[in-house]
Amino acid sequence: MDASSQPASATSRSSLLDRPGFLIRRLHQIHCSLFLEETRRFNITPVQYSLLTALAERGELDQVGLATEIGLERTSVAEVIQRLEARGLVSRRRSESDRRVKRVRLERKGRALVKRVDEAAQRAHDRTIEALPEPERAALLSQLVRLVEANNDKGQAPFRMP
Amino acid sequence: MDASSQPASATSRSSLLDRPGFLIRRLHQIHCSLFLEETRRFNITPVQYSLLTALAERGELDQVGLATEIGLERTSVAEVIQRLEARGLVSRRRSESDRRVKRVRLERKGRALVKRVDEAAQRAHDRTIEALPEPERAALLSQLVRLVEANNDKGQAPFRMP
DNA sequence: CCGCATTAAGAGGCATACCACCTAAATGCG
DNA sequence: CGCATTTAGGTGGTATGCCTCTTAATGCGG
Repeated sequence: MDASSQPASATSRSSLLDRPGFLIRRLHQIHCSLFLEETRRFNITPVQYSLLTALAERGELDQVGLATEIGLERTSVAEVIQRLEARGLVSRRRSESDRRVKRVRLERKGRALVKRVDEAAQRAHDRTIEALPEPERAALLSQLVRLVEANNDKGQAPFRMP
Repeated sequence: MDASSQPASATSRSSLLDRPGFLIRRLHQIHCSLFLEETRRFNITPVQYSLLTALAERGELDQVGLATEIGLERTSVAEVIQRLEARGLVSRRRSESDRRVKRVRLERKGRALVKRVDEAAQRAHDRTIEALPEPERAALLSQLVRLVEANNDKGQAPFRMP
């Protein structure tokens, strides 16, 4: 109770740096910036890369499956796919067995792009946490995994844990 | 060096859960979801709340000052302010001393809203990290602060540390 | 076999968030 | 003092990211 000299009614924390949500938003921002810096020449975003690598690993998927895979809302995935399709990186076609679903497929051009981007993307991920000494990096990642898993049903697009 | 059994060329990580950027994006998503859930009745977003609390603590600020304060791009701040102004929560007026700047001021209605939102926002922040046992929460926060501080110049809008 | 709940996708809308480019105003330096 | 540079703000464009409503197809129960 005496941790803060504020009266009990003044619940607002004194500094934004004490708010987990604020720190997470800033770190997300920073990572995106590093990612775009590293991969600028490929003209790709973090989400687009996540989506392409998901397809590279899992093969053809429908849009709902993709959304589940990368933890993104269904309609957001659809928009990203449109852009990737326009660039010829992926293609969509109606499923034969269920004419509601569209199966998304990684095209050769997309597969080649993923290969070329991999190293730069890795650098971006590494740089995001490189300010921490080695032992703490693993601790941080496991804490993040724990928080994500615990609230997996919260975000609108529950992410299916492997 | 033997921390990973992957060959050096296979830079793509097997799971999205090994990528810091992916985990951060998901956690950001989760926090936003929790925040909106807790504050739904006030019709406010995390960024809007950050902006209002910054004004509540620091008094009148111009748009660039606000951007610096909450670590957001200048034009993004301008858009948020427009919406807050339309709701009568803040007001803008030209500075007398420097006719380029517009000073943003928290209106009574905005100040009242912040007070009413505080508790719910606090709950959202707490819930974001509540899956971690107590000692690890502080560790996580200090690691996040460290990463944000180390890359403060990276995000497009450098955040001035207090 | 028919109606109805479920499910995949799309369309439209709102709110971040960034960038590049533009204008106006202030500032600073020769 | 005059002009170049800097700085604040605005505009338009792109990309997430979510929601709601709609449409179409499936499938299940009566």
